[in-house]
Amino acid sequence: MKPYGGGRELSAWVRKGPWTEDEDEVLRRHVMENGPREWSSIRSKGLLPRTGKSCRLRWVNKLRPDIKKGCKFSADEERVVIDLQAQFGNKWARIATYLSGRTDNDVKNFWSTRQKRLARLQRAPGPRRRPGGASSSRGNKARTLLHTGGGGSSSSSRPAGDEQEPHPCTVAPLAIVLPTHCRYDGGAPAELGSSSSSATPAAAIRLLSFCCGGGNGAESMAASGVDPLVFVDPDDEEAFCPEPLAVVPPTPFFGLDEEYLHFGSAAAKQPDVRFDDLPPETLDFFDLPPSGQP
DNA sequence: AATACAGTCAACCGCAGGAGG
DNA sequence: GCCTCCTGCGGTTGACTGTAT
Repeated sequence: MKPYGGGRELSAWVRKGPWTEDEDEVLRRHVMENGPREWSSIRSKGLLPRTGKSCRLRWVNKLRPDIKKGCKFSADEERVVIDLQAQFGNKWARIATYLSGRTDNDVKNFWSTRQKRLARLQRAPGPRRRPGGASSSRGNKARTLLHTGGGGSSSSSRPAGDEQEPHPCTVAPLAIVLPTHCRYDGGAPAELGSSSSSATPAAAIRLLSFCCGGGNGAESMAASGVDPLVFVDPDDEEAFCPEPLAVVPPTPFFGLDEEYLHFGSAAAKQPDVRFDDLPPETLDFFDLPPSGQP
């Protein structure tokens, strides 16, 4: 291991960079014995050549047992973040308290990624997004959404093995209706099965799932094999959501306090979803203006 | 196949606030 | 009241990986 930060006297030496399994184990043991505190004593006792800050960060962001691992932000988690960010500003730690299993770092990373994406979309559609009209990548994107259990950020760096594991999240249905001018122009992802092949593109309904950390009732949905992302044929009376315009808040809603529950119910009373409220992923299904075309 | 781009994640840094002496 | 130490938070960066060209 190459020590960062140069070589001073031993007592001052602080290791930086990625944590090793051994270090994690030492840290876990410290927390088991002392609780999640006295971070600086870890170094002063010579347990680890890490700063207290580093130890705390490692515990909070990675080692805490209640953290969701390998689970993308679901569509609803995204919405919660977006709503709460509008309400609280960049108070990531506070926002994270509304999303069990998520850390402030998670929220922060999600938000910055989203901002980057939106900024790019505003700048220019870009040839990569629409390589000559209907992109064959749409199907891939949808499949990615399906696999990652929600409309959240598209997956990229997730190890392949994660998809095989039981989804750590719990799910409950959330209906979001895309505006009529949006378009789903691809064949249904293979996972969606043949039933969705006749879906009317302009009115494609996405039933997005969301992850409810620590929830209980929704867990059974996941266990019962409910698809986290389903395209529904509006002509199909059985599948079509009777009141599709409502963005239905789950109950309980990530253990939200009264304040947010009120906020959530207020949002539910507004049937029209603001464009900006939609997960950025949704933009993949929009027809982009022709101005960007050569 | 090579390359560029985009997304995700982990970790660092600086700053602010609170507690204790 | 001041100082120091510790903890927590927010911003930022870099490595890594997946995808599109």
